[in-house]
Amino acid sequence: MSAPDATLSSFMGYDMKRAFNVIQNDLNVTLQPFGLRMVTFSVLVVIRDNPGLKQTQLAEILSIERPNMVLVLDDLEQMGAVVRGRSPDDRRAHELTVTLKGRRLCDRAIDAVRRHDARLAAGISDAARRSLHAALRQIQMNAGTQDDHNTVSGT
Amino acid sequence: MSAPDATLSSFMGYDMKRAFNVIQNDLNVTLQPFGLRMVTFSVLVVIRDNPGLKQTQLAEILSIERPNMVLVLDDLEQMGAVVRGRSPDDRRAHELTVTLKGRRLCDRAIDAVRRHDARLAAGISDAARRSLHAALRQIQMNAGTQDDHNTVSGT
DNA sequence: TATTGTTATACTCTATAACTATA
DNA sequence: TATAGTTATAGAGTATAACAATA
Repeated sequence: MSAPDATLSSFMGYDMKRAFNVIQNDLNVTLQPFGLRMVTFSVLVVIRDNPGLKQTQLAEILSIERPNMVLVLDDLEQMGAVVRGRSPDDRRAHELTVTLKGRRLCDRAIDAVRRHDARLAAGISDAARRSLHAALRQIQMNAGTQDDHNTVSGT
Repeated sequence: MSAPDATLSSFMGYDMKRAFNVIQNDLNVTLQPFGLRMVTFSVLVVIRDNPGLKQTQLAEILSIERPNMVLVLDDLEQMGAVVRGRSPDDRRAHELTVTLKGRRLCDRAIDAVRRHDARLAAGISDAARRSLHAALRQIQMNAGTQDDHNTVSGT
């Protein structure tokens, strides 16, 4: 007697989607008290770690489209966590930095996410956790290996 | 010198999201020639493996809301892969089955997805693959362990 | 009264084209 | 002309309320 989704369970994408949905829902609950979502959290952390970053660079790092990044930054700027400063070299560009408030928020949110990660990874050995991390990285590296007609273009 | 997203990379959710995006985009390209998306593929497979299933049961199995399942089934029925039959016991319910055409489509799509999986899992040992599978399952089981104030409410 | 499938709807995420101001 | 940030918009995916037919 097998589960009704036994065939699907043999595919990486299926279990990955289900696991990610779990993580995402759970993480959003964790971040809600901070007024953050997964995206705003990620953006906040990257700006804190790379002060002076331009919006285009930030979008590139996180694989977010520029127009969508604008809204995320509006959000973070409105809550006083991030500042869009003018660049001295290029008056088109913004140099992004976190405020003191933003830094504190970032620190507290990171602590919460660490605890969240530990809870969801309960029962997984350290070795298995490293293996998971390595596997997820490898999958990202294997992307774009598709034969041909994939490179979009051929609508 | 560390990557600009080094801090984020230490969180499961981040690498999981990036890996899943890769799989999803790639998989949709793989399924496009069959006229299938990830959802329609999953639904097709589960119906084939569980003939006579009702829509509500199917929705439950795949964690899809009933109203959304209706549209997925419209799609599969329109392409002649699935039939909504009348149930003899309950005239409200539909008994779902795949047509011959649907079965052939399912077989070919599964082969394609198997090859797709193998390509994305290239460079990951069998042991690591089993470990990945187990870890993803464990994460799903650990969900809903959140303390309290999470149940929304406390705006 | 409860349940099955359905409709309508809304909200989030994501993706693209086109504008503006600078370069 | 090209680029940075922006605006508007369109398309998925997902979630909820309410209805008709049936139980």
